[in-house]
Amino acid sequence: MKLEYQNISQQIKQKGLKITTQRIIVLEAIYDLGNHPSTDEIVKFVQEKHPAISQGTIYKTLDTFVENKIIQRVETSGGIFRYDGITFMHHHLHEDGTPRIEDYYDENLNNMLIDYFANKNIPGFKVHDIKLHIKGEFTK
Amino acid sequence: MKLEYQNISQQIKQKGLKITTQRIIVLEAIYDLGNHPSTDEIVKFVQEKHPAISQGTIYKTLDTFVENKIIQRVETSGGIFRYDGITFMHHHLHEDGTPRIEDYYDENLNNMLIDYFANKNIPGFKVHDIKLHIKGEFTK
DNA sequence: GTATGTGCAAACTTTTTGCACTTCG
DNA sequence: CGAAGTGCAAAAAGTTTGCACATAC
Repeated sequence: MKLEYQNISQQIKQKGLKITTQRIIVLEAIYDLGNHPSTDEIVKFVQEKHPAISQGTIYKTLDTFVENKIIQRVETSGGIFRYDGITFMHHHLHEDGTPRIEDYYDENLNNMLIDYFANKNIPGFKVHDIKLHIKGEFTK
Repeated sequence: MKLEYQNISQQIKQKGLKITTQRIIVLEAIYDLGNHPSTDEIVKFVQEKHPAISQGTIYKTLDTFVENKIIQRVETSGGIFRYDGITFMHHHLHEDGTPRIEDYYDENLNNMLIDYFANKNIPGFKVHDIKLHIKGEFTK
């Protein structure tokens, strides 16, 4: 699945944030890196081409993007931050004992879950989003 | 839902690990603390009653327990380790923007998911376990 | 012009490590 | 007794912060 992200500045502008070179480059990096990059991977990728962009700025930029829901933090058991530029409903395959995470898209599954929770009320909780963490091992 | 954990030593022994006072106390702490404690919470809880047990030992003990599947690390977006003593199939309610995580037990949901993935093959991936991360907000 | 964002470097938090000593089985 | 586990303290890894300067709008 290919991500459409024509207008990076648009995404930033829509949230009422100022459009800066640093923000464009960081957001682009996340889309380019794809596979749920860690902060460290993003910093290295950005600084390879733009060594003047400081690590502090990248950290702050990532926080800002998460707060404004331009990207999401990936939920891992690893104790470090990883990011995901895809904000529509999808799931994650997590390999046991390794940091590998792949996206899993499944419309039927989504519909099944949406149906199920449309009828099922969880007392004391209002559902915003559902993500499956499917754990196992990659065979290739 | 109440957890049955009569025999803590048994759990440790069954994995071929040596039974030490420290291990018993750490595992007991996780069960007592319940709600997906962080490493820090475990360290504080343990050291309140047993100040001689060092933080390094607690970290190593937690690693050992995770490796031996006596406990699991909780997948969070928080960048710190949190633990779960419940190893049978269950799901988590994650509150947006807070560290609150509650367990969610649902037999029908489990069966639905097991059925679905029994028939659905994910190419290149062998499923071991499935956990829903249900994100939203607590209304109480 | 002013609110917002950036760069730098130091501080802080959390986790890992190495090694001598101790304990379980 | 020997392999496995513990305590201590230092180091490493990852993240946050404060403040002077720069920039978007």
